[in-house]
Amino acid sequence: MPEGHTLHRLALTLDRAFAGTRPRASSPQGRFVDGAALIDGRLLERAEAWGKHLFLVFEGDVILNIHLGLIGVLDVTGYEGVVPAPVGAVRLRLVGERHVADLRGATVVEIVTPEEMDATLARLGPDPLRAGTESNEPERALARMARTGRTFAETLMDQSVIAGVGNLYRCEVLFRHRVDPFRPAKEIRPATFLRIWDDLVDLLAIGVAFGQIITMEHQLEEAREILRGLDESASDAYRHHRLTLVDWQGRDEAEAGGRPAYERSGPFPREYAVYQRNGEACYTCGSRIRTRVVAGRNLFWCGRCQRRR
DNA sequence: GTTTAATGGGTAT
DNA sequence: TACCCCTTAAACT
Repeated sequence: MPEGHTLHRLALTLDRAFAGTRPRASSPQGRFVDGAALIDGRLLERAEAWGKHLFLVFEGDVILNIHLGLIGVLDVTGYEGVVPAPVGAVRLRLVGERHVADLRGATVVEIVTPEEMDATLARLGPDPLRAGTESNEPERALARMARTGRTFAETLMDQSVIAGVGNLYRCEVLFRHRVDPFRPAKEIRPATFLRIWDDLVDLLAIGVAFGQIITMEHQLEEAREILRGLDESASDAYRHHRLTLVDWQGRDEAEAGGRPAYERSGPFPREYAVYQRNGEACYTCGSRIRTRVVAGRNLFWCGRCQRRR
């Protein structure tokens, strides 16, 4: 399920599975029949992610735009021999020589023009997974934050301020930096925000590599250790477009014998500092984790560790 | 068997 | 702020 790391991992996975080929497209569920017909057998040039938006660019300026929304899933799996039958409400299926991609539950599945794609991108704030590239600098987010009366927790969910961060990364990164979620965004010190940005660049990249959100320090240390073992230059290799993909057993996907790169869950058990821990004791100070709906989603935070200073 | 919640986001009120 | 869309699985009765 989808925050920015999911879409970037999918873009890389789809690129490896289908770019340069002409996958067959269909809509087993029947709700994307016309769109599927437009891309069926068409050459896929590349797959790209920006924030939580995914684009499959086919030849002839035909672009498939996918947004998974809250519950959408895009499964990419490998097969040999017979193509497996679709299970459930598969709105779009792509079939290649050795891979099948099944899309379910997405809020946006549509064919767009390059101009429409550009218009979508123009509405997005900087994406930490594209840090260091054109107009993806944190200063742009800071400028937006300085002009709003909203709380920091609200702006972290606003894709036009910062692209790719969702509710889980929001809760956890606020805790990691001991920031009061209800502090007005304009009062956050730039140095504090830049530290948070750098942390998000690291956290999201690790999320891409493992296909899961990892925010607990002991798990992060293990994750970084695995990445170092896979690639001596991992410290910058897992940034930008040279991200290492690790399968569910912690193996480098490329070295795992062509096994499917994308798995629904990674090798680490789900464990978070505050997310969905309402009423439980904070691991740091012991006080009870609290929750409240902020920007339409359940925010979780420690009222003591994240008290305004 | 039915209800609810889930890592989103758009539109109406 | 409310309600809508998308789908599935876990948590209820």
